[in-house]
Amino acid sequence: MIYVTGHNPCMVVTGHTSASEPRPVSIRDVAAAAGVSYQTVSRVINGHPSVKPSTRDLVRAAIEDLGFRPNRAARALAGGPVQSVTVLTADTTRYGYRAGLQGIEEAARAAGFAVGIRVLESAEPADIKDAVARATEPGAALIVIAYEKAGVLALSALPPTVAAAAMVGIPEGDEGEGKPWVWLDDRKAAADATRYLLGLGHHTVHYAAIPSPGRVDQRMAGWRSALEAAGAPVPAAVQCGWNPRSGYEAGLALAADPAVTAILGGNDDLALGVMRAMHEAGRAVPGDVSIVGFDDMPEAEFMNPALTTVRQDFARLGRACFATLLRLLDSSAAAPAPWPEPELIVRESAGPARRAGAS
Amino acid sequence: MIYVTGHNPCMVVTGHTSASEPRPVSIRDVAAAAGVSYQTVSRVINGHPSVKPSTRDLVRAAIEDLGFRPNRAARALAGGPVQSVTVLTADTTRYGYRAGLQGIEEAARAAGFAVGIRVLESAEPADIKDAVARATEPGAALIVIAYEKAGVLALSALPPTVAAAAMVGIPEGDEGEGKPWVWLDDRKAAADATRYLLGLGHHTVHYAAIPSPGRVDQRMAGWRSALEAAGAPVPAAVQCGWNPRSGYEAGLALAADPAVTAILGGNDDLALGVMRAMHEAGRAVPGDVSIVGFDDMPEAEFMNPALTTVRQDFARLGRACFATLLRLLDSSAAAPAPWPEPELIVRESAGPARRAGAS
DNA sequence: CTGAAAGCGCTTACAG
DNA sequence: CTGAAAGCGCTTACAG
Repeated sequence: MIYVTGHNPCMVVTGHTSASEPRPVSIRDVAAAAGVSYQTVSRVINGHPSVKPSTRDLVRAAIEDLGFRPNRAARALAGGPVQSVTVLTADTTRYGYRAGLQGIEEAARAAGFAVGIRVLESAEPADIKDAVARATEPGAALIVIAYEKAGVLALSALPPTVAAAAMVGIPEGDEGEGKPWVWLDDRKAAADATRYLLGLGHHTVHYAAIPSPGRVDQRMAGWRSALEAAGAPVPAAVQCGWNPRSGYEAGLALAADPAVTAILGGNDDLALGVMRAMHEAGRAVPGDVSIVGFDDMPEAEFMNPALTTVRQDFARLGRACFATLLRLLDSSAAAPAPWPEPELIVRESAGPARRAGAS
Repeated sequence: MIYVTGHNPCMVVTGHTSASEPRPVSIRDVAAAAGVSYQTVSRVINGHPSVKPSTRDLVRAAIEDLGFRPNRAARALAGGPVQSVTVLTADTTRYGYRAGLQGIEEAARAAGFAVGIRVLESAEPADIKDAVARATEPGAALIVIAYEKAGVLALSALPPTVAAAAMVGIPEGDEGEGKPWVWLDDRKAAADATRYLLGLGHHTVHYAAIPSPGRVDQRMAGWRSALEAAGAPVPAAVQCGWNPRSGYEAGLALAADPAVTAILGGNDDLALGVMRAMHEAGRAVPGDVSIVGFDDMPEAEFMNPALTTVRQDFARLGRACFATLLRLLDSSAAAPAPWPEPELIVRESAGPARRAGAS
């Protein structure tokens, strides 16, 4: 049963078909209207070179006239260009993921691609295998967001025949060399943030970590290397989840230690939770403890105190990722723009260390 | 050119096909393996009743064995069940939208549906028409998120032949009667929040409004009706956008008026911006002015002060929306669970009105 | 209950 | 440069 929407002020009408026609206009209708064979119509649709300009124009006019749109299913089945990406991701709502998805969608839409989504429900091999199988439609391309275990596994489980690009963490060594992967320099970002905090006079910096089973957390790596380079002690990182609550819990633990004066959050939500915990524990931010976040989500600037953080432009990265995919499918496509660089955004949540006698 | 991913620890191997086979297994392969005609395979795939149980089992075993998955394109072309929804929406990142999308995706995945996304780039008739045309694939169903002008226009521009459900604002009168639409009771939610503030002793409540061109803002309607019912003055609503910055700007204006002691934000981001503005203007929250948000995004609980807000469960609504769609396609499908009710979550950002001589 | 036929709307060689 | 042919993998009547 098909539902018919009620009153229809903006009803789409092509204006030329005889209103009662139930099926959409096909390549044959266009051919008839233009007075050519339907194969010729196919040629002009696909930009085949050997078509006389005059007949090409004729066909285009008919296409325009009839409001013809090629049937994607038929096209896919016949092995034509499909122009569709499906993004394989473990999440669609967390900041980095949703912003990346937004960028991918924008770029895909601009290129005339349809976009599909498939979320990875777990990192179990069977689930990964199933998700990959379902996402892999014959002519369609894939983008995988490989920011945690499930995504990483999905990326490596891809059949070798599918065109696929990926948003990944910084590859180790030259692993990313020549691969259609894009990434943000999380290591530099974390190091910048850590150095900034150290420069404020803090003895060391603590780190509230985002999850990273099965891969190395480059944010953690950057934090550690900056600490080591400065000869500062390297405290144990506090493992958290992705959301403010886990930051809050980590913050409660950190607040109990009077030696803690500076904390780097693995993302802005974690930083928010940590700030909240400090507040409840009666530790002033940034008076007693300085906090820096990661990503610069739209809320960061309006938190109280306003969150100092390091901006990572996931939307732009998503666009670059799609451009990379397009390049794979069509080597004449424009090269992806340079990937975004991290940028430290100084606001209120971090300040000079107290000149203390202790520690 | 197709890119081949490097080392492949988790390579998906069905284990039965002769490794070098380039094309996926088809209905014919299954038929050959099971010793039946391919039409019979089609019948068991589609759960056709007239198949001898023993041959059904034979075919199923072969399907399992070969790791067969029907080609969606072929299926669509032949007019079979497509099992795909594409969601038409003006946004994928704002809280209500992304949470709704998440719910839709979860339910769709559970039902074996593929999900597509198409974002509406503007409310221009030409763009709406184009987006609807591109989103309307022959056998595929649609869900439109009609929370602002573009979505509302898209919903009314749908061709009558497509199966479509929608997440909408509260319909006027009986317009929503019998339609495959789901909605949250924004009016009640806003009235509850307003009444709560009034109950705290505030003389009246101001409202920072989300955009609503071309439709009535039910949050505003609920706010106004609660004010009127209580005999409180109804101040002009302050028009905002969707993000914290616009709430901040509205907040700056509101902060300049000493008579303002209570504000309802059209969403949590707006409330966050308003709180920030109050803070900068030296007006304590909730000491000088009380603020209540809308939606209860995950960050709300950890803001400073923690945001009192009215929770709207968009993810659950998204699931209900998909269930509604499924019902449309298959009347034997389970009825959608009851829609979520708004729930006032009292935290710290609203408090008793100051016992003042003025006003 | 199960085969053989026809066709979904397209594309890609193959002839002219 | 442009037709006519064959086929993509499936489904739905039509015969048996």
